[in-house]
Amino acid sequence: MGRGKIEIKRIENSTNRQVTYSKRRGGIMKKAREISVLCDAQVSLVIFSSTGKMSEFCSPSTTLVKLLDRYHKQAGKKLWDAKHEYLSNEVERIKKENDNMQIKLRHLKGEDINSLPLKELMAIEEALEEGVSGVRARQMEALKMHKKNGRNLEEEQKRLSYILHQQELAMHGNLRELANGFHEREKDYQSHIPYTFCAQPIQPNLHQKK
Amino acid sequence: MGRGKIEIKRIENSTNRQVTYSKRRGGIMKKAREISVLCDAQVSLVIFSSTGKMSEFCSPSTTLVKLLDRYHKQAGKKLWDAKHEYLSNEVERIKKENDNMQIKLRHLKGEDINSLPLKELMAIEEALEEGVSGVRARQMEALKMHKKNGRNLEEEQKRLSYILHQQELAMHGNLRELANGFHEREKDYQSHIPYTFCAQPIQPNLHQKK
DNA sequence: AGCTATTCATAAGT
DNA sequence: TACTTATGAATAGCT
Repeated sequence: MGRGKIEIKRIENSTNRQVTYSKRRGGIMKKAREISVLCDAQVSLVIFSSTGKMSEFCSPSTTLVKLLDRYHKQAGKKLWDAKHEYLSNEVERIKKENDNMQIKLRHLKGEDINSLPLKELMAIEEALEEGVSGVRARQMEALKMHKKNGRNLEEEQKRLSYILHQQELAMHGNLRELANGFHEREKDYQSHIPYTFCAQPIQPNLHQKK
Repeated sequence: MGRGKIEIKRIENSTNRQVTYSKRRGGIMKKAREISVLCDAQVSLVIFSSTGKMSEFCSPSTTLVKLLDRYHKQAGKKLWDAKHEYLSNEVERIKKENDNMQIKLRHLKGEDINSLPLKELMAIEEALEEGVSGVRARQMEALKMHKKNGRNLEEEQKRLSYILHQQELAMHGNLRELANGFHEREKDYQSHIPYTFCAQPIQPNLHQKK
């Protein structure tokens, strides 16, 4: 149904897949609703898209829990227990993974290594050496960056204090002129002030925000 | 789609309802399979007919349990009892622990450290240093032990070759004595052989096994 | 269950 | 993303 027949296999183009998913999800949801109404059936439909978004339909006469309870009884498959077992196994599995990592961490910290064969000790040493060199390299980089920032800051401060100084000079100049009664050409004073008089925002594009 | 449009409401004629159910059930199951394949989606579809017969579809890539687990997380609805919740939380907790360790391990290996502040880098470096010194100390110990064992082995070999030598001498003595017809005090020969003649097992307590 | 006229769903195009 | 349309699919009513 559509401008051409399509093979039922994964749609590789992700845009097309997404579009088709949207359409068909709508379609199947409608079908689910229709069969539940027409035939007085209890329907549960849960879909996860490949992007992880969930959609569900459940007959209005029931709930997913009730329906699954019924499933539980009827299918003989013990969802609860299976779920339970699955989780238990999962806990077990992850705990083991955890322990292994714990051990590795200890080894890297030089703990619990008394019973290790020389070969493994050497492997650990090598890993540590690599780690040290990596971390040192990064430290140097960070230090360099820090120094550079420090220099920038210093320069900025120098610049600011220069501006301040100039402003003070200008201010005194103004005052003197004011005291001397030179009021009439007030406007032009600004234009005589060198460019650096005009305080620049430290972050020049701050005012552009919004 | 059919010989006429139908209103979406319960089909009162039970035969018709049954027939429509059969047809539509097939249709929706097919749709479920198709969307799961075409769009790489995970689908669970459970239907109970009005007569109580159950049908289900579940994407081949998953199981109802897994899918419901995901539903549980995503929908926030509690489908399970306290035990399950406890186990789920446990899994979650341990996974987090796992991740943290994973990160620590990476850091110790000098990976993923670009965004770390200098302070942490230094802490990691210190840990690595300690690890290296611990591992090296252990290596020295192992090496010493190994050398000592080597020395022991050397001594054992010397001892064994000495015994062999003595035995050969004794043998030759025996032969000579045999050739000379000294058979009558056979038993006493053993007692004349020095202690070291009696070959000792290299592992002295091997014979105690079982 | 099988058939077919019809309606529906939707793939591709816009 | 939403709308349009030609086309294949689903299916209601009949046998």
